[in-house]
Amino acid sequence: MDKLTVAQARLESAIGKIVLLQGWVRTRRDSKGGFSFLELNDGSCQGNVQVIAEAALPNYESEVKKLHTGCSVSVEGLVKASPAKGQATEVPATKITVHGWADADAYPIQKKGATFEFLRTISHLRPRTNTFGAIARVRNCVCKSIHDFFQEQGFLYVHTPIITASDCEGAGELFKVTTLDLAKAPLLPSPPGGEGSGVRGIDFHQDFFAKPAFLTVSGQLQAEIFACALGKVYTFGPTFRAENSNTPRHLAEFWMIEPEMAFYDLDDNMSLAEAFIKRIIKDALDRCPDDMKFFQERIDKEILARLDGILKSDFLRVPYTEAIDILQKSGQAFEFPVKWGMDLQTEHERFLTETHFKKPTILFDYPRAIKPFYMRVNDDGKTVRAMDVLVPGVGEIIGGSQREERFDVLEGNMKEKGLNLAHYQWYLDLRRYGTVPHSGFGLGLERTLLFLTGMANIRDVIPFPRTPGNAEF
RNA sequence: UCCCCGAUAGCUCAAUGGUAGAGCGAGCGGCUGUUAACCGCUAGGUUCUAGGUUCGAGUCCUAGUCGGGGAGCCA
Repeated sequence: MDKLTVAQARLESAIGKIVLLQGWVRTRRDSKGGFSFLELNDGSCQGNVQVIAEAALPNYESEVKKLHTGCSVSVEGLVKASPAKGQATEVPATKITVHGWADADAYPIQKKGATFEFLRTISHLRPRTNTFGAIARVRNCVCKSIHDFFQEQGFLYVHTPIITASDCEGAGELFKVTTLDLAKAPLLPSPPGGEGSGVRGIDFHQDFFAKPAFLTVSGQLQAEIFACALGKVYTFGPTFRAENSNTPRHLAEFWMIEPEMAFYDLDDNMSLAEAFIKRIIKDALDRCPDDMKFFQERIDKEILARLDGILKSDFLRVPYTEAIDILQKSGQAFEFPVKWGMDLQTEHERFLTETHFKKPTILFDYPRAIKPFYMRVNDDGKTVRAMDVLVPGVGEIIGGSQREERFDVLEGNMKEKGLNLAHYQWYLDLRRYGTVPHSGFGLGLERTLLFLTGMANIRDVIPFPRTPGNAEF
């Protein structure tokens, strides 16, 4: 007897085998003939195996007829071709063992219509639904695809720290990491001048790391250290933002991929980003065809056409200045008027990629004033070698840049932005000793999944979403 | 954080200020291979919480909690 997954048992090649199947009952249908059909799922694929439970089974009346959604069972039987439509194989059971009941009155998941909002309140049970099973499998596929893509090209996977003492680049609010008892936090001595002359801050010298520490908002600066030693590297790990954002596109804890490459200029960076996105799409379509078909049929009727369109098109590369020109001449009534020097709003980005160009678009050479200190300054002195990759349906999916490799220019940028140079000497050392032109970008895993699956809310493409006011499960 | 909307049976939703309902799910019965099976019957409610207006509140008012959409921030 072979122990098969549901995915294996659904294949015609399984016909003739005596098998053991184990999983959860999705539905039971009683036939007019006095026997029952069980739909069995074990998470190995989107589809179920149809199990035939004859009345002759010793526990037919006592147990089988009481099975319903959520019960766990083992089934033994001979796989045969199914005479009816809907499945290639089916398994007439010779034995059915019930492992766990699921009280139908209390079990919250049923055959029909639950909203994603409701399922979010039962995150411990929602992986048992079609949609969340499909998301889990596609998410897994994307993660493998990311590693495959970089490993095949000789990138090194680098683990950058999750706890960091550098409030790098001011990329959003940080979560503080401390072992201090906040109710009894040690205070700094009163400043000179006596009582009331100043604020008595918390004395972080007495904290675990002897200084304020945070959860990382980006592994980029540390990735640069390794790129400037080993060539091509990437990070892939959790990232934290303490921003009070309540939107379908933001999480307090999410996963980010950040490649960083020595001797790559911005054009190389763009080419890599384009190939990377296409590879993820292609792998998802090739390796998860049933799940992708499910998203097409049940979640977003245009998802396959949109992904196919992205695979077939060359990404446009448009300078920021030209994009501003296009927006100003578009005749569109934007809520935020367009003028050179401003950061583009969501409405502008979506107009460009969805209405005007109708294809993935990479905008580059943004105004220096609205971008971080580490981006390479162009010869015009007004713009930097930044890039944003915009895709129809989602908007910005990648942000990246060529990094400033010239010591003097970088130091000047840091002073201009008011950074404390003492905290960044190690970063400046990368330019002080053997500096190289280099580039990189960041891609949010969950945003990628949104655009891949057509799901509308980022809280539904991560197993356990963390958002303001919610850290359940 | 700001603006708008919502909360009624296990789930999805109805209900002019006047007796709280339906579909699905569940239980029981029926039906000779079903595919979100089908047919009949039954059970199932602190209408989010706390106040208020009213003869009377699911419905109107105030505050709060939770959720959704949009904006900002960003990935």
